[in-house]
Amino acid sequence: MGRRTQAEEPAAAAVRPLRRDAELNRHRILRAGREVFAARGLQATLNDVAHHAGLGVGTVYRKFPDKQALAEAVFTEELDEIAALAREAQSEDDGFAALAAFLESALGRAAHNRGLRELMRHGAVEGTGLTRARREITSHCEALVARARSQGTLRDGVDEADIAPIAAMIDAVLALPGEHPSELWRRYLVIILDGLRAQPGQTPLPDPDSAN
Amino acid sequence: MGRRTQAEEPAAAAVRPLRRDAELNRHRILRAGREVFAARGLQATLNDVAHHAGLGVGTVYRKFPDKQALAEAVFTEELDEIAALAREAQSEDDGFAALAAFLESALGRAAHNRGLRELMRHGAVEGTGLTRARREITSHCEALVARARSQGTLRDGVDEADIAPIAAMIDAVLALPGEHPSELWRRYLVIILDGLRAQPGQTPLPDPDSAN
DNA sequence: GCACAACTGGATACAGCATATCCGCTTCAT
DNA sequence: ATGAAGCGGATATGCTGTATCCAGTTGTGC
Repeated sequence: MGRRTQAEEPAAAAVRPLRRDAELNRHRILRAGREVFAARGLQATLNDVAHHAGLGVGTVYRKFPDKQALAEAVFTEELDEIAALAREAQSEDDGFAALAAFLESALGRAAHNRGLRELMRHGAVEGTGLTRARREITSHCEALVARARSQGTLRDGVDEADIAPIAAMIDAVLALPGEHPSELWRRYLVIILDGLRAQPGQTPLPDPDSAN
Repeated sequence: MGRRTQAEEPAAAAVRPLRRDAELNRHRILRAGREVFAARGLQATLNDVAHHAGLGVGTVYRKFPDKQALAEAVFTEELDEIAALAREAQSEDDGFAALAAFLESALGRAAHNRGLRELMRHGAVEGTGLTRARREITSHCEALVARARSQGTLRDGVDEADIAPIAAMIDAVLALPGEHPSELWRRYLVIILDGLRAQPGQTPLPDPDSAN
């Protein structure tokens, strides 16, 4: 495969600017994708998206070859927004509070976004943009955990790797039957955070990979 | 011909005793159902079960009209076993310890049983036997929570209705990608239990149905 | 205002999958 | 021995999501 700079295209496709209406439709699709994936989850059909956008299926398939492609575009945006929440949370002085604030805000997003939760769960949709955003979030998490630990407010043995399972647990509450959006998850986040706080005379945490 | 295992049916279809081989196959199917549902979850096919039992599909469909029926039979047994675990846990003197012991043992079961977890999650398969067993478990939970509360070791505001979400949360850890069976869930159960224990100066728990 | 390329819509072909049936053959019980 | 009970598993059926195709429409440059 020959490496080709950009502008000139002998065989490859030139990046011709979209016609104005086509560009508009692209936005419509993206927005519809956000809404539909948020409401119905990743298993929503591109047909669903098209209908929601008020467009034909063909139009959607023209812009995004398959669901994967659309999902990648949509969720890259959303993950970036969550990374921004993490950045904001850093401004909190108390390390534990910062971590708590991040979890609250990020999970607050997830609460209204079923697709995002499914993405968190299965890590499906391995797009380039996604892994980048994901990595960014991970590094913020590391920083938050490290700071809380250095301030001694985090329970001994708690680790950056605990964040994902915690998110998964809250996700499970969100996924519980019952009409949405419910705020029940906050209750359990409080419980978990209290279990995460350093306390005198705490039981040591079981090793992540103990073979009991 | 005097052999009559159970009461004779007057009006309805007489429950003719199964031929010996048929009875044996019935057991095989039940056992295969347990194993297959545990390993592959509720979405396993009756064809899967049949194959696992070393029988033809037709045989399975003869004994159980559909997946629902088999699942009901299988999981009624399993839920009864969990009810038994709850009963055992009651023997623990300390109320909080009893509750903790129940959660540990019951979730230990779930850890190796994907079908059971899916059942817990969606409450699907509404069979008569199931709702009975479920009710039994619920009432044990109520007793366990009540006792812990009366001994003052349970955090203020914690309630029998919290058990299901807690189970759901641990379930989420169990469902996390990674090779199974993992014992990671124990780590988070410890965290949650510590958040559930009464502690001086604890934040009050958010109301289950606060509309924040 | 024309002509043509770009774009659109949505009916529909396609593929994969779980469910459940059917019926010729085998095995049990008497 | 014989007929009823039971068995096997290929296969019909129906459903769902994916993606294509092309006749018709619309935007754009001349």
